[in-house]
Amino acid sequence: MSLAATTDSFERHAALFHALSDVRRLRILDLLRRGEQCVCDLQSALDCAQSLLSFHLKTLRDAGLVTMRKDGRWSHYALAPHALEHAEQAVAAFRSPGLRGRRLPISCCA
Amino acid sequence: MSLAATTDSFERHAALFHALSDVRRLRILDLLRRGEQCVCDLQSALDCAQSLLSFHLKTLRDAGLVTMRKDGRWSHYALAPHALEHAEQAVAAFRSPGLRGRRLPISCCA
DNA sequence: ATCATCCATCAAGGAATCTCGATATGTCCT
DNA sequence: AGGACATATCGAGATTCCTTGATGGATGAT
Repeated sequence: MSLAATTDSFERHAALFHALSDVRRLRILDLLRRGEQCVCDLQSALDCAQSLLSFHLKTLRDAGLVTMRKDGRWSHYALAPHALEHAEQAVAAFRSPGLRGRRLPISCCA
Repeated sequence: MSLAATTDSFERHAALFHALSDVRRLRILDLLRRGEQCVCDLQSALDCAQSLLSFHLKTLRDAGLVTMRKDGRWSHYALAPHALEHAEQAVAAFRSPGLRGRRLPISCCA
């Protein structure tokens, strides 16, 4: 069985990559690299409708990429501690195995 | 400027992650880990309509994740040599910088 | 030349996703 | 209590994406 083989893991990985597949969400993650930020900061940096930002933050939360901390009326978002390391491993799971083992064409119709 | 900061790079990264955000495409990449394969092999492994497979292969090609080699009436697909390494770097670009530098809350509204 | 095979592409329908405006919830201030 | 503010959620329209079935081009076999 390959590293990434179960149907479940394909679905989990696809969902993770989907969360990363939107420009606005990537901008949010990039802003969070500097540290925890509240929604109002993100909103002024992104210049977009408040409900839209909230939608994308929920998407990132559901994917496990960010965490939220409520403080009074403010919500603070931050990168989830190891989420991006996991995402890197998810990518790595699809790299071809090392040069050991057969790597040459195994086609039926060469 | 952050590692991942230009609008262009956000768009390129989002497009790359989008190509990885579909279960069928991940299964194709997983099959290709064993080496180059022709479309008929992929089709029997995936058990899906031929035009659908072709659509997903085109998506992977457009994202630079796979390469195609034509041989007579057959097309052979393989993982693009460094595509997944690039994808890993694309993920890494969004990790928070090291513990050096300010990482604590910098919110306006703490 | 004719026919079968492999594959890419097209058009159309359906499903998922994004975006916006409006509303709801909870918090702070007076 | 009442009002202002921060944020989440909902409904509807717009957009993008996936899926299917049909068509067409290229290749090889007879």
